[in-house]
Amino acid sequence: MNVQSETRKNMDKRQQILEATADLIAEQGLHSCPMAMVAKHACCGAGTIYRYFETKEELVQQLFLHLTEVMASHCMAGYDESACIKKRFYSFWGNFYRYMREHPRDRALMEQLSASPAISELQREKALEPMNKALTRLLAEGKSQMLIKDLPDEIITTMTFGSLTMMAKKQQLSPQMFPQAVQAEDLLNLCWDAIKA
Amino acid sequence: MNVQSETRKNMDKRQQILEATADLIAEQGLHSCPMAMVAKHACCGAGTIYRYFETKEELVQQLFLHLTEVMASHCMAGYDESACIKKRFYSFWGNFYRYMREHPRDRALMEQLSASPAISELQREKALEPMNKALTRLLAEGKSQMLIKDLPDEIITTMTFGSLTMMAKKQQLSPQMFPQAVQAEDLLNLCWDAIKA
DNA sequence: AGGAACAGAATGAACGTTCAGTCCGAAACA
DNA sequence: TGTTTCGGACTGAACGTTCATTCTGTTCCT
Repeated sequence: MNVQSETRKNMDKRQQILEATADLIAEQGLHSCPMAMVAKHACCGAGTIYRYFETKEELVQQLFLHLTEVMASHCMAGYDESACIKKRFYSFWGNFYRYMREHPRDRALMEQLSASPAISELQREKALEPMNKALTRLLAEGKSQMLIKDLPDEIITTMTFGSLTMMAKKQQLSPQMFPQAVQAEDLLNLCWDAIKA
Repeated sequence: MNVQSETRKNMDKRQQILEATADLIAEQGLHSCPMAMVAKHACCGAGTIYRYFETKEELVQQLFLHLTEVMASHCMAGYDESACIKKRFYSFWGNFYRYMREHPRDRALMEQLSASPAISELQREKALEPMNKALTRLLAEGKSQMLIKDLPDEIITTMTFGSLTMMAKKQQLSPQMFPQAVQAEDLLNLCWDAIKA
């Protein structure tokens, strides 16, 4: 038994199972993640998983829930509602981008779960609600101060989210295309130029 | 037998199978697309599929190949190498965005296949090569004319691709968030502001 | 001892793939 | 022309595999 597994022995069993599932889905996708293999990686029997999760679908949904909470807390870390518009924009989306780049497993996992029918569109939107709240305020202020283009929030948010997500993804999947890690600052400058009035 | 099936009867059988597979994967994802159901939708027996494709994996790869060819030809439609930088940028990415928005099935399919391990990273890059060629020329010219920020091509392309892809996706999955279809022009203005020097 | 937690073999459903047989139009023959 | 033979495209039931889930006996703790 290796060091990683030793560590896991001491963790809460439910957490072990979630971790194992996350690793496997991130690496191979949802469909190549049989319960027997989850059990093996979590160092438990297959039956044990069903003491913590009713079905595989519920396990995956719980995983998604946990993941979005972690991501949201990263995005909001050090977020200062009283800072200026541009500072807040850079803080929020910089946190988002760095989280995605520094946690490739979570990024891949998020991608897999987002494309999976096990997670409903409703669950996805619910998960992002708190983040959207902060962004809505930010954009409303920015528009009223004539700092940000007068376009629907959805467009501004979706474009920013899409470009940063894709940058993190490409760097993970084709690292040879990016000799060194692309700094958040450079990307945020592009995003800011895109949306500034 | 309905009209659609009537039409399909006359199509090349191989094409029927590809179409049926495309519909099913786009709607439900790769894993909820059993060969028996492909056969049903293609109006043939399960065995017949194997006269045209060695395995399900090959079927999926052929589908991906065909899809990327169609997409590339849409992107390059009416592309005039002698037009000015901005016009070419708007032409190429406008074509891309409109194709994605007007062909939701193909968009969903592309998303599913891009997240699937049945398609290798190599195949994905090969497929996009011709498009990247045109973009590389465009960006080199743009940078030398000081019209475009002096950043690596990969960054500019990935950011643009990511934001437009996400816009098309969000409009398809959450149409209620966008009361009317978002015009390509508006989005391209954002993209251009992002990358212009 | 008694009960809760656990492991892993057993179960049955779903899937990709195969193959023995059917069908149909064209060629060969009368 | 009418009849027979042939070849290969097609079918779908059957097979073996893989998986989620359940079952049963064991271990661990109090």
